[in-house]
Amino acid sequence: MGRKKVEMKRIESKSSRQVTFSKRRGGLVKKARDLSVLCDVDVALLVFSSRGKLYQFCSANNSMAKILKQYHHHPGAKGRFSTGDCEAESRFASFRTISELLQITKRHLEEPYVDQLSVTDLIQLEKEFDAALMQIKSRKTLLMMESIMALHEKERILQEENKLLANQIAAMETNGNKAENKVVMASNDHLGNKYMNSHSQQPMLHLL
Amino acid sequence: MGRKKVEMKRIESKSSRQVTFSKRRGGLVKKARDLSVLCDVDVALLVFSSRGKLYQFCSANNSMAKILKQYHHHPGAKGRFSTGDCEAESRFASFRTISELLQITKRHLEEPYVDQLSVTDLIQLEKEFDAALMQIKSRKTLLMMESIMALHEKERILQEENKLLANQIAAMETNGNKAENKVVMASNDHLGNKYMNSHSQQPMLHLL
DNA sequence: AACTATTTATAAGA
DNA sequence: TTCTTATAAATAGTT
Repeated sequence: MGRKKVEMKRIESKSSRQVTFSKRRGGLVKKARDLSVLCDVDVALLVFSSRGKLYQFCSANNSMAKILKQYHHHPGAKGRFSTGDCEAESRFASFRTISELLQITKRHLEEPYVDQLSVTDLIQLEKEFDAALMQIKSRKTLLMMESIMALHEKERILQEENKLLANQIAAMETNGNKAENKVVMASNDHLGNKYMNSHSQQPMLHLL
Repeated sequence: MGRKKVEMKRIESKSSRQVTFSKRRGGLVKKARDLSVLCDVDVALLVFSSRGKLYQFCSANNSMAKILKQYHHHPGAKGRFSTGDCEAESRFASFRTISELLQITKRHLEEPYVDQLSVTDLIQLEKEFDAALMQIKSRKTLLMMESIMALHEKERILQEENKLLANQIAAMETNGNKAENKVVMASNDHLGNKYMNSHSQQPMLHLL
């Protein structure tokens, strides 16, 4: 919708890209608003410019927080957590159990007589599903905790390495200055300390 | 942009409203995609139909979770484009809600007549607790995901620093060799290389 | 930022 | 629902 048809790929010229960003961003927000008004639905729109500036829109009756909450609670909204590839994870004992759980679930859902089950049957079924859900949640949390701890450890190791390298540099500088090979590691700590300070906070302690 | 100009208000006829919803939703998603491609920016779009069905779009390179995390971490997540009041940042909103949940829970547990509640009362109570539990779990997962992503970023930064330091050492060695001081620490590259190799895998990709 | 020539989106009709 | 088409809207390039 302009003088020329545009190719659908990143605009190379920075200035044109910015002009187009501004124009189309406005258009997009307008269309989002139109949709929410005309059709009386909730719409949330987030746009981050390449420099990290945030532009957002959300429909009048529902705040952004509410819409995002609705998203987080929507079944299937977190579909990309474990889509398909359960391979390469033999190091966890519970894997086999979860596999079994999937079997059980499938069997239950295929049950053609589900409508004719008695209350007693359903009580038993509920118990089984509760137990399965318990295991799934517990395993999810376990995996996430393991990731977090592994990452903390990795962070620690990297920081140590950083410090080591910094010390080495300092030592080499000293050598260069003194023209003798006296290795002096005194007071190079400022480097290491700097890194310790800027990266060693534990932002999710409240989780652990 | 049709046969007639449309008034910007809720379409009264249910069927036209649905047809328009379908058409405009598609158009909006297309425009969101166009913007993200042409201008190389992150875009997230959520639309909830009046019956609660979710339609979403997010730009190719960044998952919905990442964009929402970016939103949560944005300093002033208030929108100039919001027609409603997106006043409270959703983090705070969540806290407040969880705080409220704790109040509700406490109130319920202190209930001295809990034994005398009717089945109807208990059904309602169960629903409320289920909803509360849902919010808590959802928030727990969100926070853990955010932690993991933050740690990944931190790791990346540390690795960059490491590489930089290693390069610096290499440069200093070269200088040292060319000048007079034969540096004792020849072939320290194994340090940098070893660490790059041993720490750059992404062991929890299956979580993201 | 304003201005058009065009393209694109879509409202109504089939 | 899907397609067709007349028309409104958006916007690319220009000033």
